[in-house]
Amino acid sequence: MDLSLMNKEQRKAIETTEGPLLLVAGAGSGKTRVLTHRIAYLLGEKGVPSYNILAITFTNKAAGEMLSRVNSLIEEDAGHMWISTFHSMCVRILRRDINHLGYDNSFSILDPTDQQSVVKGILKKRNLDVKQHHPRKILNFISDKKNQLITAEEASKEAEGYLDGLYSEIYTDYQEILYRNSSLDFDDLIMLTIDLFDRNPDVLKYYQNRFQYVHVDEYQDTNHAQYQLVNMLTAKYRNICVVGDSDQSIYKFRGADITNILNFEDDYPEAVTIKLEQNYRSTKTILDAANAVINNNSERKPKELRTERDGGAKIKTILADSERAEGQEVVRNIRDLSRKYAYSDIAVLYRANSQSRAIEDALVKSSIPYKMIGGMKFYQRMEIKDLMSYLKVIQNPHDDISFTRIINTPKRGIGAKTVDKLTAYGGIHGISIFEAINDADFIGIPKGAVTTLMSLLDKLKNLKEKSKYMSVTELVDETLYDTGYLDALEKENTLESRSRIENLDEFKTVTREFDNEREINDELLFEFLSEMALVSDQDGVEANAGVTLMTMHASKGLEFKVVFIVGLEEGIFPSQRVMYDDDELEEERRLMYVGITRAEDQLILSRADSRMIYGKYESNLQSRFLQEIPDELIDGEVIDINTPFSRPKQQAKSTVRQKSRVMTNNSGVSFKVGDKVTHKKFGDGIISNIKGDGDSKELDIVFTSEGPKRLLANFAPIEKKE
DNA sequence: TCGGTTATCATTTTT
DNA sequence: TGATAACCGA
Repeated sequence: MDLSLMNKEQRKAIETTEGPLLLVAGAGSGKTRVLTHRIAYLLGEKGVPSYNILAITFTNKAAGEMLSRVNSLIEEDAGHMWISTFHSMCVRILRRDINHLGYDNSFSILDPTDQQSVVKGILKKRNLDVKQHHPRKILNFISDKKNQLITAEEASKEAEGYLDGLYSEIYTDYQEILYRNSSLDFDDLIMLTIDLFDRNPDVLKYYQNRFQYVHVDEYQDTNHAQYQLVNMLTAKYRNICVVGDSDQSIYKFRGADITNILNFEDDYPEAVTIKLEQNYRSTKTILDAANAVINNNSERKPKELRTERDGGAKIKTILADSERAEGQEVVRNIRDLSRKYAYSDIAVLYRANSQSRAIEDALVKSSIPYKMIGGMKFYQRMEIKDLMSYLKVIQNPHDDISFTRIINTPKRGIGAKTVDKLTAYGGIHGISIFEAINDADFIGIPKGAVTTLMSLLDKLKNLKEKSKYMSVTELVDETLYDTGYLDALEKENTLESRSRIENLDEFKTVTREFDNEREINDELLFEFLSEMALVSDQDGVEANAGVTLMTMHASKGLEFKVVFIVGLEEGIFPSQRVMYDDDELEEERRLMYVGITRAEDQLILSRADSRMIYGKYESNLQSRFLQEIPDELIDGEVIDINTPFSRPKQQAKSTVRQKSRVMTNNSGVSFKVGDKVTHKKFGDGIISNIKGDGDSKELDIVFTSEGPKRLLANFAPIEKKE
């Protein structure tokens, strides 16, 4: 194999095939290239059989890309190699052997919406207020526990305090419901695989012997459960190669544990560590900015990216009046750039999906093609979820979660009362709703409803038969037709219903693609559903024309010639919630680092003086991350603000400034962001933000001794200093 | 049971 | 502001 184009470190990484290897791979350092070549080297030069190789990536897209790149490097067939995400790997393992744990092998996989409805159901049953106990919070709790490999039983035992105890009980209920529905959530996939290995050493041994060479990409984003799983798999041969960059760890909120990568050398004392610091992506200007920003993090191993692309265009900044103006300004710049670059070379990145609207609006008005990743996701649209629920019920009739979704969709006169009765009856007798319908006559369900239900049951049974010899696409057509779903939409004949029909058609391009790849067999539907449950939005990033809009999280692993980062304001990015927590702020800064390092040629940073949030205007100071970039890297006038909370210098655009200078009734004083104030109780502080107006006007004040507080401007006992 | 209206509440980030 | 849950009247 020709490794002459590799640098010294890369070559060493490829050739170090035995024993544990830690690859510290900075952004743009060609780690995918190294990984693919390493696998090809194992196959070609070392003669390792392809079935002995496992590579785990973060997204399906990354997996697909890696597979095709490996294939282009080697002659022989790499067909038996596993290159997949943690989750699809676990589905594959569990599908074979989960019956050892008492689950049905044809389990379904819950998506987040399904999880929510399960939790909501539990809350309702326990007469708990959804507003007091947010399902999302509870699901976070459950997910945290599962990532720590703590079972419901253990959680209940260890629980301290009321909330902990309650949530643990809900966790128990939740797990029971999932078990009864033979459903697993994302975290179960990992946790139960470990459980399977624990209880069945033979199964573990099989996979240990099979995967003698294990690779894990984005190792900094693994959580404890994933860490455990990898360690189990590699315990015998210890040929484990992990790749990661602690500076790009941005998923702590989801349980990612950065110490997994930081402690790798302790876990494997014989490990070889190789640092890839040569960047092949960005200009020096961009890298200097990235390095300058990330250097403000105290909790990091020193590392400095180098590039041979000297100089490059300076970083441009945009200061707009409002988020609307920001969108227009971004689009104006995109138009200018489009003389030199294709639209697909350009990306606009933001902190939160809600920021996309202003950009989208401006793009639509200029008829510039664009594609948005995330946001209102295709697979979360009602019609797609409905169809998926039908398919899930056809595949697994005991899936009550999906069945309750479609039992009255389209409307067929089955109301909440009927569903309640069926659920209650099913609960008592330990049977699913599907089975409970057979006894519908005896449980006080109106005759009309019984007839409808029986006919629905018939249709579903028929479809299940059909699923055994039909392609998924054909089955989708049959389902939409037989159940009257399509008919109902056609009758509605509104703009919306027509767009729903279009989306369903669009869905069929997905099924067609799936069908083309395989032969018809009676497991087809199951395979399809398993695969679908694990696709992410990132997987939808295609190389077709158009500007790409997405969050910085979604941008990890991608690169663009030109990158815009918008909304660089305190309270937006860094987000309000993390601004005063050092750890979280560092994670936020890493996110900025990820954003900056996506850019190859040109970086454009933008912010708005004031923007609409919850229907109110708010103005924020410029982001501290902007200030962390050295002035000499920035093109044009630099807005000089020395500390995050000092007062911005007057700009030429004074009309805008006025918006943030809100008058208050408080002794006739006007407060503005950056003002120093004294509070009777809290002492000295600085105003960091102003929200609302009139009586509900609020001041965010950071007090020297008390930290951040939010106070009502008209009523708080504060005085302006100086 | 259903459709329309009003009230209320919230924004990170996602395999 | 915009989504959605609760509510109400037919």
